[in-house]
Amino acid sequence: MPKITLPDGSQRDYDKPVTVAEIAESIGAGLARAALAGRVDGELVDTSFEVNTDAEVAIVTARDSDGLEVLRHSCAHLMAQAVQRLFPKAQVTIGPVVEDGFFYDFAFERAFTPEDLQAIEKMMQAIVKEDLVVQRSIMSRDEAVAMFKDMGEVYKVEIIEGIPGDEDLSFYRQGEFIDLCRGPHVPSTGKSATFKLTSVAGAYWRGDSNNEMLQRIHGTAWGSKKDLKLYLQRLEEAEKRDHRKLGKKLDLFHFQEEAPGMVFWHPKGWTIYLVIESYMRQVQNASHYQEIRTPQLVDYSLWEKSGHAAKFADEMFTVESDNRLYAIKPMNCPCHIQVFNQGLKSYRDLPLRLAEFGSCHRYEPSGSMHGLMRVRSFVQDDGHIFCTEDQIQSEVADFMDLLFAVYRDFGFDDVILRLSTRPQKRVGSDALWGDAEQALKDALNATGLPWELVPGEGAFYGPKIEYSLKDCMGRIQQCGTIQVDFFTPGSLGAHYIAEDNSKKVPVMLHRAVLGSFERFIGVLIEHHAGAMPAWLAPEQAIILNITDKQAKYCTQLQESLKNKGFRVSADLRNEKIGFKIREHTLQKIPYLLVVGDKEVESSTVAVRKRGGEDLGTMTFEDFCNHLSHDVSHFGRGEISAEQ
RNA sequence: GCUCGCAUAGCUCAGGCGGUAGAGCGCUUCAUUGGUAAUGAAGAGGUCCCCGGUUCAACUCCGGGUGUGAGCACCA
Repeated sequence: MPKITLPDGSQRDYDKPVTVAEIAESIGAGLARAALAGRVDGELVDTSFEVNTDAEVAIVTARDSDGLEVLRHSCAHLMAQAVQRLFPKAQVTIGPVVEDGFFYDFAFERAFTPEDLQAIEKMMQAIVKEDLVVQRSIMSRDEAVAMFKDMGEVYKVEIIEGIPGDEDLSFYRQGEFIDLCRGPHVPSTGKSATFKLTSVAGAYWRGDSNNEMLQRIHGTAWGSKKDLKLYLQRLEEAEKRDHRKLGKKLDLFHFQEEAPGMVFWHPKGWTIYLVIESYMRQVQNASHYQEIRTPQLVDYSLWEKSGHAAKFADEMFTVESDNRLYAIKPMNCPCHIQVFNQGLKSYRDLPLRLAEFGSCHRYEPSGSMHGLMRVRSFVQDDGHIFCTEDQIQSEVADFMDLLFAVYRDFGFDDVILRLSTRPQKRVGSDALWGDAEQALKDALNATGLPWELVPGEGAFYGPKIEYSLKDCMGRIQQCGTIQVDFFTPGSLGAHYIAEDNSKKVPVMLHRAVLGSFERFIGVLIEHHAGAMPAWLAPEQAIILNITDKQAKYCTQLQESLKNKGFRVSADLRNEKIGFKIREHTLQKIPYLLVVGDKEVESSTVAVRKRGGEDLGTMTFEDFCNHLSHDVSHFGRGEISAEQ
């Protein structure tokens, strides 16, 4: 007779096997109603699951993340059922849970329209009202194949045929709809009430671009109306922060048809860029990098030698001149090796760290471009460290220290670490790969931070670590990287004389902290909602006069502040002060300096922060100190609540 | 690159079952010199993305292209 232990430690005895639903019922009617699934000895199960031995049981509701996941998965089934009721010819494929929601891929003769989505949503509501019982059943593989063949569901047949052996498969039925699924699912369709279909778009069958394209309908589902509303608000907020919109509104940059995927930086956007560049230059100098500059156009033969042409020929821009073919460089490393190759190098020269703010062009697929985040022309804070195998670990460790310090200065405390290891197609011995992977693992472990292993995703020449930032919306943006390369230096003839007088090929570490300036600035804009911290703001302060009478004082003040190295403008237009305040607040300028007769008389300024906070009047000196103090703190620990 | 949308004034967007277009903001001019998120009035401003086709007539319909958005695929 089962003795059930509940999460709070209390125990209940039952005189016969009980289902999860019955356990919930015995605790309370409210819980029984809310029960979506159960967790029995750690395993997620349906509420119909029968417990016949002593077990730890938790009732899963929409309040916990497990419950939400079950709810979303069931919502995907609900949507598939609705689609098949409305469009019997539509075939079902897969329908997993994703962050905040779910999707289901269908094969259908025509595209679903937004009107179709509305109809589907309505049908889903109807099925919720019907409150169909969701029943689990087991079928053999052959039975299942026969059933789906009979239904004309060729994709399901393909899925099942791909499942090895003769293991039994579980199915979930609700009314006339049945789907292959591991489960668990909600006990009845009446449990999934709060959802919204959000979009329809193409998606390749099995994620392979050689396959036919299916139609993916995305939806979001929540445990309560309130949560759904919060989610939709979050989407709105993300849209407001979209760097493409803010870039236009704040006059930072633009794109135009004649140069797809290439940025026209405006004065304000370029100011941000330059501030970041000079900051990085200073950081790199302090970390013993030597900055260099290499050509944009390099004979194609170099890219053939380096191995890039073989792999990326389609993604390289080329230029023909004087019967020679050049590639516009897609990366900087081959050029850096040319610099390394000048003069004979000794082991005493290693590690040699070369850095370049290298401008690169890549022909990115048209569909992948996205504002500043993915462009065809970009600049990397690129660097290559030439070293011995023994030096890999300490160089990687030093780099990580530098990277974390930089990220902190930019206000990013949440960094996600991923190690990508040997891919199937690779160069170099397994022993070499083993050592390199171990060196990276050791460096990761030394941080004490959690990291993720991504097997098989390394570059063909070596393993890599990628560093992603989590912005204030929780979105993950890959920026930094360090990659171990055993191959390229040798292929381009790099060597040094070792202690034993032998000729050896150096290991090269490719590394970048920000990645591309373009992308990084895009991330910053969205993270700060355009309200850049003072050290990055293109205009740090603006002086506003009340009437013409103070114009001269304002101009003098502006000059004095400029001479101190601040980025300050003045708005002396014949407008009311309220109008000016509004306009420059919307332009997200950190400090608004109001000057009227009172300020002129007392040689002061009235300081207002962009958030609306009044700092009162202060002297020129006091304001300089205040701004200097703000600037010197970079963006550390900043939470950009200001709009 | 693939699927489906979208492209109208500097910006944000209306609009017409085919008869060359409109708002708000911005811009210019005039009045106003006003103390912390929008002063008032007048005016200027458009090859309705590009190239073809249908038509008496195309910004509107059809075909192609380019750019762009969402998603997929890709990302040295």
